Amino acid sequence: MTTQRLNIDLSTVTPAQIGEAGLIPCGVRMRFAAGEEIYAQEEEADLIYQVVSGAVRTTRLTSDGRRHIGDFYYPGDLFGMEAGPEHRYSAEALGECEVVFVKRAALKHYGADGDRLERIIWVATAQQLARTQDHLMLLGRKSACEKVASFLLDIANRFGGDLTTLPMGRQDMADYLGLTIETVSRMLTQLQAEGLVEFRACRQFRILRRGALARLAAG
Amino acid sequence: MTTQRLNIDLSTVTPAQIGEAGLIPCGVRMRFAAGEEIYAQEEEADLIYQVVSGAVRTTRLTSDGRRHIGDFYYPGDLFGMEAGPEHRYSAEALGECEVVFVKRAALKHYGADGDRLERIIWVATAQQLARTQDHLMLLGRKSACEKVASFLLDIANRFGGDLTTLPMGRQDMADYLGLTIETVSRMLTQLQAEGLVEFRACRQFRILRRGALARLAAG
DNA sequence: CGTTTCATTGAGTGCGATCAAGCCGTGTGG
DNA sequence: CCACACGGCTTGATCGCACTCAATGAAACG
Repeated sequence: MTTQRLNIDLSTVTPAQIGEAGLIPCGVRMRFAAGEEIYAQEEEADLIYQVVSGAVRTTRLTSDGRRHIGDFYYPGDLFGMEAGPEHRYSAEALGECEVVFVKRAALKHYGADGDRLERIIWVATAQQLARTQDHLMLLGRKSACEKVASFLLDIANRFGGDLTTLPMGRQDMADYLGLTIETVSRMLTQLQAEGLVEFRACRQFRILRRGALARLAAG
Repeated sequence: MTTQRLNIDLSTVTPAQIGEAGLIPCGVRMRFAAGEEIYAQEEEADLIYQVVSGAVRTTRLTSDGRRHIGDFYYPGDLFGMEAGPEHRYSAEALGECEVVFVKRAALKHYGADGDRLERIIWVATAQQLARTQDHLMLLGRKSACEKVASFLLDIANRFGGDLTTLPMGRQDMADYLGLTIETVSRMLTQLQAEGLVEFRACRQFRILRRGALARLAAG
């Protein structure tokens, strides 16, 4: 894990949208190796992170070891926002990954630029809520097939382009969708057999019939 | 549905915590009858609501009619906060219910009191996110029995006291927990048979062995 | 090339859904 | 006051989807 502080005059930073610049010009950069922990559950939550490159997952474990993935974060996404003083999930790098972070408590000393960041963080919190609500519907009322279809569509939309590379393995997909790894695998095979998607390798796919896939995903 | 505007000098309002005063001294009051819609999905979302008395549920439907409940709101709770311009759920009164609302866009004209409300709304949004994340874990990784146990504990903690009255019926519980009404009923019967809870009527219960129930709910 | 890790496939099981009665409290009209 | 209907809840029987257990296949790595 390597750290690098950026010396940028905050007063010259232009207003930026989340995902375009966001925290990047203001924060501290760090690199993480595959699987490395960025922060732990129940750790103090005073830092806000943004993905620069790679991808991040947030996870939680039950007392008896069942794992659940809260969300995946890709370049531009903010994560680590909490209502209380502690992180409710742990965050881990999915593969080699670079993030930038700012100390939230320090933003008030940054004047107008601090206000801009505070605002960006609140908007990101509200967007996270919206995503989490969609996720609720997926877990509560969709079949295994619909879950997997939704997931593929979501990630393909997120990255755009024809061919999409999955940054996570089957176990992560399963823990995100509330399924087992075997069921995820079976549904992928089935969707491919039906000609809705095509897998070039187990982490590379292309959507062949977007309309049909979206109809399935809608539930 | 009756509306009543309160004439209170905003400059005299003392700082208040969410749930103690919150929006109540500043907003417009409304009453709703059982089942009445407070706002609709995809309706413009410029109002923030707080429950004064009674209870509220937020619901969503899939294209083929499956229903999903996002959350229940009780006196003191804020609801209706959205990331985008539209409501993502509809909100309905659970039984006779009174709410108060403020127009979010107007808060900036209220000076210090508007700032206080803005802050309260953001905190409520972050708290809603935390609740929704707990709900995710429940839907994704818990058995029917654990779901129902979690639900009873959550609502009993929310209201305190020995005897708890459920403001919602079995169908609402089922749609919140991602189960069917029959499964909810069976699990309630089972929990009662095991001596963990006792139902006096179908909407009134008491927790008999809180530790055991909590252990079940934890998963 | 052997080892390890991850993904797929198959067989069998079980949990929760579905379908179908029955039960019970509540309200209504005779 | 009882007869009846209605809606919400419970219970029973059966079904099917997703889980479990197990084996095989396919990459990645030393």
